[in-house]
Amino acid sequence: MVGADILSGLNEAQRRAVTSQARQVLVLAGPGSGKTRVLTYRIAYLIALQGVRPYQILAVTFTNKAAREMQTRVERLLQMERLPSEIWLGTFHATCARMLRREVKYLPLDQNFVIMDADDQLAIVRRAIKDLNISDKLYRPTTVHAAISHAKNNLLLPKEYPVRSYRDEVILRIYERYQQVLQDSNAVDFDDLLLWAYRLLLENPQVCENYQRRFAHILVDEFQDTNMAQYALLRLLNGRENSLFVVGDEDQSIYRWRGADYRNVLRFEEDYPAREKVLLEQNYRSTQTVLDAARRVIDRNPHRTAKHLSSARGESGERIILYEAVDDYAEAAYVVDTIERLLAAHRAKGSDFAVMYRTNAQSRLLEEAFLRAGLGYRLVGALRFYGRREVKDVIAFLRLAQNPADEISLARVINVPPRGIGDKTLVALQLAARQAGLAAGEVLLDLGRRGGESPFWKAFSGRSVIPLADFGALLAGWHESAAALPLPTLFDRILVDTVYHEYIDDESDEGKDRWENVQELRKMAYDFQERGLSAFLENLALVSDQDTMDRNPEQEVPTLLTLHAAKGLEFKQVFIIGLDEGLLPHNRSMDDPEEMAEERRLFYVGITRAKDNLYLVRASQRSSYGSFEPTEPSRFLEDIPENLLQPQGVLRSVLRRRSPSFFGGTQAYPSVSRREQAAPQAAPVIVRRFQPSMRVRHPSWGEGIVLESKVVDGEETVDVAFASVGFKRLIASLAGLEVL
DNA sequence: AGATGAGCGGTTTTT
DNA sequence: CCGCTCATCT
Repeated sequence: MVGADILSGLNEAQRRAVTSQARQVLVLAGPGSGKTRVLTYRIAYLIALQGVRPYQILAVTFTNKAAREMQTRVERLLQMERLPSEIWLGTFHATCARMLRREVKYLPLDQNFVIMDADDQLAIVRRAIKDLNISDKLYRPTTVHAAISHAKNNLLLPKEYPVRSYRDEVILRIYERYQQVLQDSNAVDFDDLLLWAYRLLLENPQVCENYQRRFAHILVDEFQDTNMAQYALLRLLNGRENSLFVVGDEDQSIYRWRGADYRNVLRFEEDYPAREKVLLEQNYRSTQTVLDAARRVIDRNPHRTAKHLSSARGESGERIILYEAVDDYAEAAYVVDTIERLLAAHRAKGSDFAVMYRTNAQSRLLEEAFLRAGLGYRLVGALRFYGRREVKDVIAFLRLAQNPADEISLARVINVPPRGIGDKTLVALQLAARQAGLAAGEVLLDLGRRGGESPFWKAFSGRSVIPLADFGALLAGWHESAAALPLPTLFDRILVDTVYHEYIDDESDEGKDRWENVQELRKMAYDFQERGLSAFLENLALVSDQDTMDRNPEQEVPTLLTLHAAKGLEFKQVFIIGLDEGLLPHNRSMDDPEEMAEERRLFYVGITRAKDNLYLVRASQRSSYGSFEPTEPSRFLEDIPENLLQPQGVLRSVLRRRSPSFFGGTQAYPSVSRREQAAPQAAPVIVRRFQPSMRVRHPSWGEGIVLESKVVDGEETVDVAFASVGFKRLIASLAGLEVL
């Protein structure tokens, strides 16, 4: 039996949070302070010790991964095989979808409505822009979509959309058309899930009250990432009797550009003055050195509750290594060299390492360096399974089977594989449909079922109606069997009917790969055969690539990922590269203090991922758009005190701003860790490999001639004249020079 | 329908 | 500079 000892695994602050009886609880949890622990223990505590029924609990997260993790951890705590499904534990979006399906009678939607993902949303914007005869050069679909999404996140329906310029007026018209396309397609987009749920509760007080009464306890993860819609929804759900328990960290809010507003934390405090506030400052992840550096960086941000993270590990740990490479090639080489060296010395294993960067483009040079070294790696966020054409095609077929009104899916696959339905025919179909007040898919169904008997038959010129009727017949067959056939059977039938295998698999490696992706999707469909087509589609819409990626077996290799993707993860050895002005902080954030503050938080998130060692790396020149440009060290580096840093390599520009004693590196600071003394990073005796007039080859600059070689700061430094780029000064150990 | 070249944009991307 | 999208041609 699970007893009161459930609380013994918590520190004092955690226990105070978990057992709080306050109506509103705000837990500000520093990185590595047991945020998930508090949430899971709270749920377990409520169920096991407070007699709360799972039915009365709503717990929301931002990612499926977080939801899954919370679920399994609660199950383990309660020693349950499986948490009862009456508990609502899921992402904001999945929770809203669940609510909307239950209450669909209050909404202008059919029970089988579909959820449009980001790609679909863009396709709808394109379609709306086209329908309205607006220039997509002046009104870029991505920009317009961002405006619409932003409006929805702020709960603004078209009729409330603020128009302050002609441009706004045009965007409003696109927004209106966009919503019309969604409604005609019996669909909602991601943002609508929140927006509709909010309107549902706002406009139907009795529905709202039902949920308020039901959910005695509402728990929210990553509260700093909520947007206006989510916050408003939570406020509605928190009625007179029930409790709202939110956990977050303003300092880790890095999704402002997606509508997240960390000021919801401040708002929460204002809206609920009686809230209990708990700070979690005991850190179980990093060394004190890492935490001190992180704190110095983040303390410069305003509007936050300052936290004093202290390490529970009882050791200050090793210094943070600061390295300045001559250029971005050398930067990548340094990272790979260092990893190789630590692996060779058995001081770490592959999966201990993570290399983090601001932009995805930075992964390219890293990948090349890993490849050159013959070292495996795992790239996060690159492989977009659901972004693959073949996967999207098959999903579109399935969506049509479920909901033939889905205009976007229809437009996507009506001519896939090519069946002679061109643009003209499609426009004619859409026109005929609009005149009849039907969806294009419904006209197709009729053509398919009744053939020449259909009133639509004569609406098409010549033989163009034949492929339409043929496809309509297929669609009718799928639609009728969508509910009856087992999902895998339907899946296979669609593939057979469309001759899809032959279409995508041309026997090339790529073709085989594409077919494998379809097979992978089929496997997932198989897993869903109990729950059926609509559950499968819902899952596909609400599950991201990030989630599927974790299905792959963990390999013992370093991970390459953006700082955004790193949130929530931890690694023993962390490299953060590209610490240059313009990259981190990014150029685009320079003229807005709020954006700059977010860049700082991004760096903070990166730093606090490190358990044991942190390496901060920059390049003094960087190849951008072809030519090399000199760079300035990131302003964030200035905030890290020297006594936490261990300079390595040359560090020209970083050090120029610091005291002269810093040039001494190791010697200037006697309190270097044991490990550092035992294994000096630079070879003690420098043997020069190069001599003047030697012919050499650089991995990117090609052939050159050595002009001079000398030892500078314990590194062999070579001057080389390259045929391609002229004179360069290189660090021999990093440049990857090959003697010819 | 598929190939080819011009032209443009190049931050992050939980659902 | 490179890679992608889109328009235009065949």
